[in-house]
Amino acid sequence: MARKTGSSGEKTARDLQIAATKLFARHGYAAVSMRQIAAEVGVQAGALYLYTPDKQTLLFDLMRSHMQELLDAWEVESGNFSDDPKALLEGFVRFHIRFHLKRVDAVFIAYMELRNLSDQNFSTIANQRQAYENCLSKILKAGVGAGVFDLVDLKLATFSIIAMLTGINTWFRDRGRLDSETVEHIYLDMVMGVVGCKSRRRPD
Amino acid sequence: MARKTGSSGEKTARDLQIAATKLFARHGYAAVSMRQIAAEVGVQAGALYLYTPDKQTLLFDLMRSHMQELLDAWEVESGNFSDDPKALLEGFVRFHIRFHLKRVDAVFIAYMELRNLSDQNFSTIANQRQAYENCLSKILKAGVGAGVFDLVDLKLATFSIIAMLTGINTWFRDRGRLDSETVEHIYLDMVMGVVGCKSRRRPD
DNA sequence: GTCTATAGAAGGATAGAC
DNA sequence: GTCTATCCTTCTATAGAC
Repeated sequence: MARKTGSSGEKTARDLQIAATKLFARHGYAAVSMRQIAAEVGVQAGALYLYTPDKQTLLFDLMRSHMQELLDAWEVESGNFSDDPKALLEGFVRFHIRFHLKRVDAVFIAYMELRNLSDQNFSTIANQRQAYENCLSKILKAGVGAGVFDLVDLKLATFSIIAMLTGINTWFRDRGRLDSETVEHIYLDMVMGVVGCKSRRRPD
Repeated sequence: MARKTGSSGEKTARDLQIAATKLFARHGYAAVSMRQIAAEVGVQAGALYLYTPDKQTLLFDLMRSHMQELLDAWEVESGNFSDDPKALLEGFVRFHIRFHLKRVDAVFIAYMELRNLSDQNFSTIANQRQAYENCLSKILKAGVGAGVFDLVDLKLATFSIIAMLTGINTWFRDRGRLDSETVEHIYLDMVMGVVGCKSRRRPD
């Protein structure tokens, strides 16, 4: 039987992740103090150092685990689709929107706090980010090869699509004008336009 | 005749703008100290307060003047085009890319430091930003009205296009694989795809 | 596992000499 | 217009009691 002599360490560790994610996203890494985080967790500042060696590592761990979850989730999700590039791209777009809208704070941090990482930590995150971009590039490349996509530049199309999809996070609000499903549909249409695969006009 | 008793105030004022822009972009507003800025300018920290009442106002002035220059520049530039929505959109895309690539640091700040503005300052910048988005929305609306653009949602298309164009700033490097003119061409192609006006495929 | 207390450094901003 | 000096606050991180 597990030892539980009054300790609440695991819960505190979880609470720390949650509090730090929320506060870093809201105010920025540099603007948030360990005391603020501690107050949000409900402990004193000193107690945080049982769970992280320092503030920098706290940020890094948040970003790395977020990116890893993203990569793992797509790894699983992509298994649901056939090899058809169009189906894969649709799957990717819907997956990206849904995943990112579910983790607004972590996504925000992953995009905004890169410059606050130490050099070594930065390159780890940059590699994960590139791995994710490669997932999309692979799909686009296959589509161009199969003649169903029409693209001038593979790399720039990758950047464009990820930028426009991730941009959703800056304006989307639950209970807003559009629900998530509608947003997916509209963006899918625009992405298909980017890759030269828009079949709406002159449908014959 | 102007009084110039050994004063270098105007130059220092300019240097302060430049130094703050560079350092805020590089490390983030919250992470940069007034002492660092002063060192970059080449004066002592106290001297900065001759040019700004406080750090917050320094940030706000940078952002506001950047956004105002953007709006003014498009006001001028847009006069160069006829009423043809396609020509206007091409003009906007090329203008946006060129303007933003010329001011990487100021653009970065305008996108990253919104959360470090006081409430009142934030709403000023938010209004300027919306004014800029409206410039694009107007073009898209005219194009839809004229039947040359095919869009599911005007607002989301506006967000998408601005997000993908501004994303260029995160990867573009002078002397990189592509020059600015080529980038403009490639993005123009993708934007035309987004608005359902891509005439490359099945060109008949 | 958490607290209190604190060391030691750095921050924004001001006062007064020059 | 700028400098030096400094006030006062806040920060990260650690030490030791419980």
